Amino acid sequence: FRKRNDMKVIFMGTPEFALPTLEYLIQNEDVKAVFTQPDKPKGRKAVLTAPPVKEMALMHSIPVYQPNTLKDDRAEEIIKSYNPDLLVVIAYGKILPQSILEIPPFGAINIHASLLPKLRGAAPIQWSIINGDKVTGITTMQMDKGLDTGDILVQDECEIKEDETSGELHNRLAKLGAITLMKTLEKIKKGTIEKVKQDDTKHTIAPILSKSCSPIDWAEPSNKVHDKVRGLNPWPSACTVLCGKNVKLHKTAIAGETDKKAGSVYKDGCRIYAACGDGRAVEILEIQPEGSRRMTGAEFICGHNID
RNA sequence: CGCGGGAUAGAGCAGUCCGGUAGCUCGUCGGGCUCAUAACCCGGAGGUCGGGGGUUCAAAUCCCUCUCCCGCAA
Repeated sequence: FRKRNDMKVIFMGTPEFALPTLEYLIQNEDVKAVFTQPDKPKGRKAVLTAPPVKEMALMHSIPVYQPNTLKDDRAEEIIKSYNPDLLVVIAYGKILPQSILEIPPFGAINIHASLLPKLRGAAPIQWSIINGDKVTGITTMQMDKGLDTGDILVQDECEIKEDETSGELHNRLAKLGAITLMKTLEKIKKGTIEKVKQDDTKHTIAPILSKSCSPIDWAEPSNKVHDKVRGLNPWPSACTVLCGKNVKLHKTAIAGETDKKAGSVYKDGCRIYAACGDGRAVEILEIQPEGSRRMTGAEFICGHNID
């Protein structure tokens, strides 16, 4: 009972972020095959785990391919064998060679979680928050061989909430991604799509995050500290040293002015604060000491001598 | 066999090295004080010290083992 204007799509994606989009495509287009990263060891036990996209594809009996590289003839042959109209790529984690981009008549469309040309790269959601942006969004683009440099097809804006974490924004943008793709496909089918070149002079980058991004610099102003804490939540988490232990800071709030030295930690009643570089403090709402569970600031105070 | 930290009252922790009455802060309950406070004072309840085995006159503590939690690394 396929609709007449279904497109034959090959989907490429890996993490949870790609799921709403994949789900949309499965329900509305003809997803012939899915490419995703190979299974990888996860967790302390290093259990081999399938990427979320693979799980969803298998549930719908869609063929799954997990090549280590796309830069050989095999991947190209597989893709050609499905004779696709379009490639849809979202958070796949591999570079697509030009030869593959050229296979489908409609080329490859990428869904990127920023308002390009801002925040090209692997971690646009986190960096939008770390940078203190008020607005971000989803961009669909016609992929070219550069990294997030293709022509812009459709953009949807998304407001970043005051205390929103990367995890929360991630979930909202994942859903928006499906909607923006939907708009894009409608326009392509109607032939009304417009391709807009990116203004390269305005581009910024959002490099992949790692644990080395975690330590907090208390000389920074309180709003930058707060943005960093929520931007690095849930991963890799902001961290600092407190009571001789490494601690992760999961949640903070910008508090009032203080005359304490930047970096000093003090309590007031059952609340705990850390002074920042601009003479203001952040309240520590959620903290996790090394080797221990996540807890509220009030809980942390109970067993630790602050002051 | 990747490395490491941890499990003690409702919560967060100390005590373990060196075996000998179960502690601290917070909460809770009762009372007091105050115009007032996430304040202060007095008093009480609440724990088979993660499970099992062993050593010992005696184990939270030493030995063996199991389960679960967390950090790092991938």
